[in-house]
Amino acid sequence: MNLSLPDQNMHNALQGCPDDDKPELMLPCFRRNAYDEPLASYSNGPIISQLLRKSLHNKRALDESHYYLGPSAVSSSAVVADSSQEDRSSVSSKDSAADVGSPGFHPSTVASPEAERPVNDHLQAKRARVENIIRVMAGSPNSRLHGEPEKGEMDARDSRECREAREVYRENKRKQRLPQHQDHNPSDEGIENRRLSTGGGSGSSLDNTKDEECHKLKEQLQSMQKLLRQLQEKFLQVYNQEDSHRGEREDRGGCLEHDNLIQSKELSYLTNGNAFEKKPARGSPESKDRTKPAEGNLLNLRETKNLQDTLKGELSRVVNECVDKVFKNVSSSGLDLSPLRSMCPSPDVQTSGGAAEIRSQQGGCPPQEPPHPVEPPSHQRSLEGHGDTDAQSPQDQTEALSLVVRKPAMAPLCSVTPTTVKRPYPMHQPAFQFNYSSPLHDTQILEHLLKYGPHTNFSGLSCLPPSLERSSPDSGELPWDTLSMRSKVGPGHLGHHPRPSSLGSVTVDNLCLPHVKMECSDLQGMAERNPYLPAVSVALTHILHIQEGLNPNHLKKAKLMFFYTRYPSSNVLKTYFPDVKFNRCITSQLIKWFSNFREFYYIQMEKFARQAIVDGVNNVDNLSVSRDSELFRALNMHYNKANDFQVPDRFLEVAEITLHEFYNAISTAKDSDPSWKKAIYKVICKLDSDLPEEFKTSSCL
DNA sequence: GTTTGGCCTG
DNA sequence: CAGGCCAAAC
Repeated sequence: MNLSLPDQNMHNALQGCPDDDKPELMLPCFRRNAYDEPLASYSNGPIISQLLRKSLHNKRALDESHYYLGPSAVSSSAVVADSSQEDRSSVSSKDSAADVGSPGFHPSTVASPEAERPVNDHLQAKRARVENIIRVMAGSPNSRLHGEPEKGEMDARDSRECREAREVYRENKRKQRLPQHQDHNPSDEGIENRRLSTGGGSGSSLDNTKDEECHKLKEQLQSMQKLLRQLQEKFLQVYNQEDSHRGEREDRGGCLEHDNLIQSKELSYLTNGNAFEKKPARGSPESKDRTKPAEGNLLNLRETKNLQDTLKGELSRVVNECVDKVFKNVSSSGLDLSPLRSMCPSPDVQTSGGAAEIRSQQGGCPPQEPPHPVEPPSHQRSLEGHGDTDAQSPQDQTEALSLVVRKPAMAPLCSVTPTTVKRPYPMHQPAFQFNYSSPLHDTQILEHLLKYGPHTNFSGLSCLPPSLERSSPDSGELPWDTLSMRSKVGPGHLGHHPRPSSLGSVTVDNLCLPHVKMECSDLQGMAERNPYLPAVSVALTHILHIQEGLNPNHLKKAKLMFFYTRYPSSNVLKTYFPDVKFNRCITSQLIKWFSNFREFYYIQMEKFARQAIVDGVNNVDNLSVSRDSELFRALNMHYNKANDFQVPDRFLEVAEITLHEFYNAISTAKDSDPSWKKAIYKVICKLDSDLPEEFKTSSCL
């Protein structure tokens, strides 16, 4: 059963994820339907688990609420998506857009196709959505936030509500006559059962801290609610003001519809409102009463945007703060984070909030995906929306691809560096500066993930030019999925690595880009320690622009590093290439690079030593290496072609020593020994010097 | 068994 | 620069 139907995006995040065949790489919630999620572990997990789980639960409930909205309250495209994709377990989301006008589209499942929808319906829909926002924001007496049930009670309640919601959902689905072919997936359930059995709590030893934590969390949540209420009031205020302006910009409503839907979801999720509150079905007296078709209720576009931005910013800030605090508490108290696995937010959260995040992160600084020199047929299939499950699955491509990833010409490495490495986030987002000089800690990353990660709204972090923001003026001219995709992949990235619009409506699924591999040492280690983290690391890969492949910039950097170290250990390499997602292959490649560097280096040394002997140099002291030396020029040309790097004097010394070693060996006929170089290597490998710190923080010196 | 370095080849 | 191969070191 696919209960995330209102969210076509996330569904396809699952279906279209290239890592589909690697479930362990995905957030657990990506793989399972919401209601099959194990709930038993709830009672035993730490407070943070309960808190976030509640969010998940409420969000999940919110998803349900969309069914109650009826077509009038959900954007038509979303409805189309609901009805169209439900029938296909692995069909591209592009179909959702195409279905609107396609012969195969079933009009009975929706009120009417977008193109034929009367203007009045349009206005009704918009009004209903705004109503929905307010309604959800208003919360409900049943909201969990209003009372913290006992833990034991919570289990039963969760299960009960879960079942009830499922029943209501099914009933409602029948009412809407929506096709329902995926409401139960035994295999998924099997996965769930297994997860259930392993997702048990670990907080028995933490009971003493729970009450305290619980109290703190309650306070934080209450303050959050308070802030949200204030926001709600603001919203209502503006809404009432703008109600008189309604109907003016109906022709621009397409984008707003989506935005409102997204916003509605975000707000609803954040407010933990009465997600299960039944919305009047389209055509019901209540909804008719509320919708005045003739006048419509579109908000002024600009002010809507302002309001939208304000709300999003405020909400993001509040939630971020709260989560940050919570996480700090959890981190400082040493609580086990593993139960996070059982509370990963609903996919919708990632779709709504994550959309902006990924767009923001990737917009101005496109990540570097390794190009696929040979586009396999499976990729074509993926373009059809079946997901990149074959050739792009991480472990399938470890060695087949070109190991040096060329970046798109429009994103020269050096110009990208400030945003990709030195400044993973735009200037106006200083909150998280990735400190490459120090080892990453799980909590550090998790905290960031929770703070700015895929579940929060990154709208404020965008490095996109304003014209590409979600609320860009031209957004209304584009289908939502197109806009979403374009923003998501960035202005230049789209051309470089075109993605079908079928996947464009997907947001977080792009976290499952083919180059994401779980062999990464650090992140994988984290993932092993924390079952929740595989997906986190996937997200992190993108957020931090960690790339799996090595690009020419890395090569350049490695060459410059060679001036300092001829025999770097793999650990050193990992330390000094923090933006590289290391796996065995990458490590080997880097080591191979240095091996090649050495090869060239020693070849030059031998060559010049022999030349010196031929030239009649009879004393090694007459052999020196200076910056004017031909030997140095040759080396510099090889390792520092652009000559934009000041080669350290130490390298000249080492080069001279090496030259002397070769000269001595050759002049003493040691070169007759097949392994005569080994002695020289032994000497040279001890002459490595420490790398400057700058190498840690920049991939483009 | 894996990692690493070196050599050879393309 | 990468791949293959081999050997030494861990």
